[in-house]
Amino acid sequence: MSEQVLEVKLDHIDRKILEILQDNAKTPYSQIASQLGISEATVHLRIRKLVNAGVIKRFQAVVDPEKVGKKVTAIIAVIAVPQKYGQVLKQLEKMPEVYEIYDVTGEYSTILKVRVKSKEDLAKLIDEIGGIDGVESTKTMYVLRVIKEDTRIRID
Amino acid sequence: MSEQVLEVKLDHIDRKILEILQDNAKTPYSQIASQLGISEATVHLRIRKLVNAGVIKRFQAVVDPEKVGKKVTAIIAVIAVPQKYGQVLKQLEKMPEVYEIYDVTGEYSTILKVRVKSKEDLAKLIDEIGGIDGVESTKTMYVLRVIKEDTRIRID
DNA sequence: AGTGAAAAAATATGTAG
DNA sequence: CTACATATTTTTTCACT
Repeated sequence: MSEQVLEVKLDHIDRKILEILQDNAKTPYSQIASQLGISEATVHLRIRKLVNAGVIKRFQAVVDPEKVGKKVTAIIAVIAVPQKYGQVLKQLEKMPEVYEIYDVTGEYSTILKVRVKSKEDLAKLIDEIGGIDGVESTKTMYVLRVIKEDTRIRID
Repeated sequence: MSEQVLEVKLDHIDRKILEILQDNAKTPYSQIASQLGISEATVHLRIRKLVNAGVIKRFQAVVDPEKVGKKVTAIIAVIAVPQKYGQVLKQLEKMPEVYEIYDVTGEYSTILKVRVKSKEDLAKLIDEIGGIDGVESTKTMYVLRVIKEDTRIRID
């Protein structure tokens, strides 16, 4: 039932392909091929293998949150009652405004990243989270500036 | 010099296209067209407009960090000396292991998301960050489990 | 595995309504 | 914005090494 992380052997070619496709998923195979000194067919085969192995989870258009009205980002640290932690996570997972949920060590139970339209919506969301049965306290860190936010995994 | 967030007017069609392309950037225009009841040429024009307006920042292969050896994720809360905060951010921004940097309200100056190969590399990274001139303290929250991590922005 | 060439599909362009 | 036709490019397959 749980996600198995199979060890995937990646050679230099695979790694380079991953770098290129993370920067631009629409790079023509012909260009990748000539850049790496292999044939287009091999590029095609390698990419299919990477997708099938789950190394590439999907191809995605990366959207600017601000441009679509998500003006507010916040990090919320949550402390939950240990006995109800599982159900708290289940509730949080269902909330569309909650994009990331990490179970972490330290004084907090979990760290969330949330995105909403406005400060008013953030206030409502914080109330909602605080109201979940099993949530003991929340600490909100409002994001004033995004200094860096890169979803591309470094391959090395 | 600063990033201008131009207000972009998006209608129902644009929003639907964004949803589809965030799920699968390789969806054929023909499929998008028939699904939305518009022509392929229009799909093409709309997507080009969205890219030019910066709503779509890029097309990216989404890679599973674990599958490429990034087994460890951590959230690090940093407190910096106010007078040196700018230069601290500049140093952090240069570090390849630091994927996200948020300037936040509250007791911490900034919140980081970092990814490394191993616990040993995390320890080294924490030392490195703690050693930056202007960093007063760091608090590391080791990620035990990723409950949710979605980079797709909800369009509504 | 990898290749080159052919076939199929998708994207991009242009004209006109 | 759409429809349609066409050109161009890209992806995919296949027989062979």
